[in-house]
Amino acid sequence: MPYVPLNDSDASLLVKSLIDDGLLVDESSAKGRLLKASAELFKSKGYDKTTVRDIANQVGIQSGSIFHHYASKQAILCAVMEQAIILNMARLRLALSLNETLKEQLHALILSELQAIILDNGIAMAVLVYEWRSLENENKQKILELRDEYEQIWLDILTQAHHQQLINTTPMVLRKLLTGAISWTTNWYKPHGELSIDELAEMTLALAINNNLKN
Amino acid sequence: MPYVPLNDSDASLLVKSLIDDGLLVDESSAKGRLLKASAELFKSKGYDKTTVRDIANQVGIQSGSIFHHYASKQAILCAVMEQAIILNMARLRLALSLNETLKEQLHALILSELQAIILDNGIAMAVLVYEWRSLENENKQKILELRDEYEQIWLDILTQAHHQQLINTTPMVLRKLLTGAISWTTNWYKPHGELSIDELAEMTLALAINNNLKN
Amino acid sequence: MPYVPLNDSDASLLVKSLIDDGLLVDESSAKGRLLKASAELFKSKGYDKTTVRDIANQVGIQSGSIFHHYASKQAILCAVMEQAIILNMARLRLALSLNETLKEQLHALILSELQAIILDNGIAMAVLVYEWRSLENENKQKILELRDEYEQIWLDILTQAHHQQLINTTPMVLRKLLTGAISWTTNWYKPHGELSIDELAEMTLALAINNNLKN
Amino acid sequence: MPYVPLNDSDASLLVKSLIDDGLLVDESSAKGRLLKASAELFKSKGYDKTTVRDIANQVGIQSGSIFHHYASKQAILCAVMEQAIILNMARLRLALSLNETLKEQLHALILSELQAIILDNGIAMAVLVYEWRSLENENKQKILELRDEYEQIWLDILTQAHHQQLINTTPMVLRKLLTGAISWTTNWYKPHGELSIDELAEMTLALAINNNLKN
DNA sequence: AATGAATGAGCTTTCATTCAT
DNA sequence: TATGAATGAAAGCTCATTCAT
Repeated sequence: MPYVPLNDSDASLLVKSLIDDGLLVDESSAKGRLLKASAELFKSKGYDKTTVRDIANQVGIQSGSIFHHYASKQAILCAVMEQAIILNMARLRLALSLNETLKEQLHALILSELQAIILDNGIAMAVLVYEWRSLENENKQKILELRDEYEQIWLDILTQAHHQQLINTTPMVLRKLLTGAISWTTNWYKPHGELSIDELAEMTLALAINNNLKN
Repeated sequence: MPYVPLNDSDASLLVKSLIDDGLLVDESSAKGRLLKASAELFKSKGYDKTTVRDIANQVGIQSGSIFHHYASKQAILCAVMEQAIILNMARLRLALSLNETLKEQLHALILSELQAIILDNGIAMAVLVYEWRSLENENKQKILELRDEYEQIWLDILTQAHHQQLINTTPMVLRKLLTGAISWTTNWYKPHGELSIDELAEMTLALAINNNLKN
Repeated sequence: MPYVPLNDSDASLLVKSLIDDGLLVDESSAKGRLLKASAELFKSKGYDKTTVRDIANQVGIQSGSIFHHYASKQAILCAVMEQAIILNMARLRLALSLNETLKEQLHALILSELQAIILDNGIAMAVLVYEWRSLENENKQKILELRDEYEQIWLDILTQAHHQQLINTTPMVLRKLLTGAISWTTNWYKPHGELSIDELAEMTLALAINNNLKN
Repeated sequence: MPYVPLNDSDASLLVKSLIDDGLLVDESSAKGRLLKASAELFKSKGYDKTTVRDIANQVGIQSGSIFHHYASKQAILCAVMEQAIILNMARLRLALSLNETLKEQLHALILSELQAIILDNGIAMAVLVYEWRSLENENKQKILELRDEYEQIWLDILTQAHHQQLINTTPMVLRKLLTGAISWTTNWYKPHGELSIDELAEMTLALAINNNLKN
């Protein structure tokens, strides 16, 4: 049974439904453009080195206007992270639903997360990973809860895979190692080079699973 | 042939010889204490959020005095990174020299890097990984050269391992995936918990190598 | 001859006639509610610390809408002060007209001003006293003229009282001392405590008049 | 027994001893000049309208340098008030000690407070009176304690005066009325006009005491 | 080397005011 | 009239860096 990928039209429909439910901000709205610009700057320069004026410039508004949409720079960071988790959690769940065997589901998780980190709309995911430290307490708590929910999806699949001896490593440890390996791609992987994201996903999957078995 | 670890007295001798060669700053010197304090603060709060006054407080001097040792805050970051690479490159080479088979040498690389990230004297290594973005151009170039030298050690071993079919993944890609997996441990691994660093190294090794073979 | 106080129905009729003459803004009109809310906020937080949004919130409109009623925040302050003087000048004159002897007239002035400072509809009076400094030039001039007119009422009575040796202090100086003593009550006097406003007025009167005489 | 005033050399010695005890900041020190400039600006423009840059300009330093001396603008206000109370409490006590009869002691209190409000080094006292609202909670508490101690000196004398029928008004109420009358002088009294501070003090005393009696 | 007062550019945030709808 | 997004000047404050001592 081959791996069934998430196609573009499914992904696009998913985004629309999340926007309709008020869970996701529309990228074409004022808030959406602000979040996108912020995510890009946070990723490229870092949260601390990104000034509110930088963001305003990028969006094409005055710095004071930013506070019409978000109460503080910190609130923008928080919103960027929240949006990233919400979108990617939904993508993860949809991708899982399209595949039946555990191996293909694991494949789906790895590919989805790689896409989330690497592709354009996934810049926010990189911010989530590398600006964790910049979150202040209350916001950290809020994002942590969403993140735990996200991680649980991974752990469920990995735990089943461990029971079926598809993987040999403790699920928790494997997840951590994969988190590092996958998120680090943001620092080296170039989307239009020799290696496709699909190939990268397969290589990563090959590391994770127990290749003594005939799967 | 079992893996031969680096023992404490070897490591200690190595540090002494590096200090004698003027490559490493003595931790007990003024500069050394300054670097250690800076590395700790850079790791826990981030480079941007660490103020020169924070560092001065930690060392027990006045903020103005710092600039008698280093020309700028950026120069401190650069020195921290440089020291981290120099020390760990030497540790890597020493660890490699104690082991003969490729599998054990790969084991040595993984364990060494994990120790560098996790153990006390390795705080600087985490800074190296996560504050890369904070380096300004000239300094980035300088550290990049050292880093390439460091990476070459890994690539040499991985390339040989690939030829021997000890690993299946492209050496370059495997190295990147391992870099991410190993450096991410700084965010979750607790040294005195249930999982020892040795066990973690073995788990990581198990992912890397081609376990179809009987090694 | 006992002191004749201003009763509520007289006061209420006075307000109505001032509104009819276009001198006073009706409290139930949009402008009136805006002025009342502003006066309360200016008194409790101070002019500078009161934002236009605070006022808008209190009135239940949007901040932009305020500028359809008044050209600027400063204009609101000015209007509050103007209304305060106009109302209290009228009250002063009415109270004076109800009493014949100088002593009772002085009593009337003191009680009226205390009421103006302490009672609910007199919040604006406190603003007049303590936000004088916040008035800009042109507005200050305008309010100053009204104020001089108000002060003249006091000075007339005090001058006559001085001629009759009812008071010993120079009228100008006594007026200043009384202004301070009376306006300061806004900072300590609690309307529903042990001391009634009437008693406070009598105590104040007792200080002012020459108690060597049998009045 | 005539009233014994505080002469300049006594006052000057008092200041010196307070500085030596670390209770008062020397006016010629950097902090002292900063406090003096701040007090003047706070009085003339109000706390809110005085910017940190205004203060810096007045002192002749850069705005950032202010925070080398005080942690915040609020801390400056607090220090100004604290210094005002400390100095004037000491002056009050010294002035009391120079006089024996209650009437002269009351005279001493009134004159001292008038001087504190009117004379050059007393600008801070006016700030204390009129910027109370600008103090934030913790600071307000701190200043309140000092202020209570100051007020107690007045209440002790007034209570004794009441027992001796030197005054007829409840001590608490009389004190409040006098506080208002005296502090308001800052808004009208010009030191070099026709009325001397001594005369003003005598007039104020005349209002306070029961002139039915032969004192 | 060390101090610590001073610098000054730059930060996030506030807020009276404007204006297209 | 009313809205509310946008403005833009100015606020309080931070902090790496300098420098006379």
